[in-house]
Amino acid sequence: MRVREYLTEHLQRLLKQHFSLDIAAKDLLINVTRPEFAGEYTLVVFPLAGRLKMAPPQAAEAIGALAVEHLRVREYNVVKGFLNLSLEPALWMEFLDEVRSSDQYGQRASKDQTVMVEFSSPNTNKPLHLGHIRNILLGWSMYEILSAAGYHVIRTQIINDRGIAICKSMLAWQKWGEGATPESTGVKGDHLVGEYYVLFETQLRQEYQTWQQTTEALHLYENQKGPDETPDAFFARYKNEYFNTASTLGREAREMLIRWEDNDPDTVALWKQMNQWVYDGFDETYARLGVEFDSIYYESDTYLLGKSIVEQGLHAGVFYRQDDGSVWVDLEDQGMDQKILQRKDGTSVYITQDIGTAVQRYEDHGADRMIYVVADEQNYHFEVLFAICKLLEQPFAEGMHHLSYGMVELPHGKMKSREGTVVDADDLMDDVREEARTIAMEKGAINDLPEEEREDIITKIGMAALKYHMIRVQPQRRMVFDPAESVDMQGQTGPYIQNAYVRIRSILRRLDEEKTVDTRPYQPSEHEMELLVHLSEYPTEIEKAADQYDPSVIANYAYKLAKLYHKFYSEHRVLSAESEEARGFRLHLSEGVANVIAHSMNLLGIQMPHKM
RNA sequence: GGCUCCGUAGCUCAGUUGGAUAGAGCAACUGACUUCUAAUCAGUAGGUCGCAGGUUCGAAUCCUGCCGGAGUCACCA
Repeated sequence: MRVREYLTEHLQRLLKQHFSLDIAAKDLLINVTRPEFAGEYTLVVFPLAGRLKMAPPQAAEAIGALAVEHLRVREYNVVKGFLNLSLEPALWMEFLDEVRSSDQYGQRASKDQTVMVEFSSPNTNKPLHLGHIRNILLGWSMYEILSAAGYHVIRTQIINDRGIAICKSMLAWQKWGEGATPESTGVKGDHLVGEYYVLFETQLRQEYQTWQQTTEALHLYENQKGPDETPDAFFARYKNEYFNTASTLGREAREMLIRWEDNDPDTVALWKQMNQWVYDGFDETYARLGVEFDSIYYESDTYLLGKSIVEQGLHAGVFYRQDDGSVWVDLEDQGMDQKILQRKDGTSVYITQDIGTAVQRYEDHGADRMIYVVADEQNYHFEVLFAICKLLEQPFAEGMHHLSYGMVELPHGKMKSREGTVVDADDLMDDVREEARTIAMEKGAINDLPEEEREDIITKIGMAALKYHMIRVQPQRRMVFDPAESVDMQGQTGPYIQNAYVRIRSILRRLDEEKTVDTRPYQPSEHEMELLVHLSEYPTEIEKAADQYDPSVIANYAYKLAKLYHKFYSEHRVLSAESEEARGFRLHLSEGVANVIAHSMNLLGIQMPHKM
């Protein structure tokens, strides 16, 4: 029983039969009735009044009378152009029975469509950080939400395992690592590799500073400085240039990259080993975050994929070759720029690899849609990518979507791994777990449990706090994260929602199995009704979250559900209700709420504890 | 400068395919645990929805212009 669908469908039929009015379902504006008015659902009649050739109140009256006569509507009232409908209690009982007896309420029928979601997509030269956490949580919950909405979803990532960055870590390890391994040092593999990346940058900075004192550097400054440019400003600007020209470390790193591209056995072996350390570390972090993938693409496998596409595009005349041999696409008539696709030496660039990877994925999985969870700094890149795929008339081009999200920043500004100002994913998870532990110990409710169970609960609470904090904000908003202020555990938070679930579990634990649950009709109070109506909205919210690619829809829905339950809990007794009917109804209502809380939070990757 | 995103209470955010008196949390203050878990609930206080016009029965929501912030406009990824 989907209450909203029942109303939509039957009101449509009513309008057609009695007024010969054809209204599409999406044009029938049905809202949840505001608490200050009687009724559960409200039909907004203003848009219909004109077509009915009646004033809005008269039209609402007419429809309301028909609804009471022909539909499962108990009564109605009209306020201006708003028609408030109260549905029959029996209909609500049917709904409640469904939602409390299944933990899959909200799951939509299969749409027979495959969607690929790409997320995480890390570099292999450093561990995952706060930014990845936002990315991963968004990607994961989109996977869950789209699955719930009836799609077949494939989770994937592209691992950026090649290029100059990983060579920096490799070179530093070779020069100064003295054979250190994760085993010998006890350092998690991705962290170990990250340490050498940072070490490289530190050494490079020193080398650069020493070089700035040389006469060669001073000459450069004198010759190339801008008007009024200080040496500091000039050398800050010149840094990349230095790395690519005068720097010894830069030259060594580039040489290593060349050896790698030439398949030099030693270099490849080192590369494989260090990457493996990183992957082992990532796997641990992914496991803690509760995520996994169905397919993984490695840039080292796909970076050459663009070649044949470039050929295709040249043949089709949508690309062109410049005199120096480089290949370009002109997107100026679409408001974009000219974009290089292949260097004059024949090597492919980032966007070409992305086209290649997309084609490969379509061949592998035949997905109708591909969703890229990538930060908003790459908005333009994806616009261009999608435009090119359309020009190439790729079958998947229309189904591509960039789930763009705002970067996570620290109070002082952006995180910079080179400068060591990143919030590490593992550290952050440790911190929130400790915070959860401190609070749990203070409250004392789980102190008597066996250690294993207690740790499990503490982890669930900490992760809920962290995940909810990250997901509750709409993706496109950028967010500031202050590591000094621990993640909240009170108010609109993950633990608050878990607490509502725990309260229900506690009631159900105390339920006397011998005693029957009364199912006779019961007229719910206003608050009980509000809770019931909100429960019934769950499938609609899933569809909304899926359509808008926005998990925060679910986060806000779950919060409101928990809030309504907490309020209900404080105003009503369940086990010792004033009547058997009330007791039965409230037990079922509580079960329904527990089911939907657990289901909706699971869509966000958040687990429910039974006690806290 | 072009394009994209953001601007709602002191802070963090909901609410936008145009609907009823713009809602939460945090922080502050006041109450409520012998009663199913107080990580809770109730209350007080806090708003020119960035600014100015326009569209209409109705605008935080749509349009135009402006102001402020972020990103991007690499033969980096």
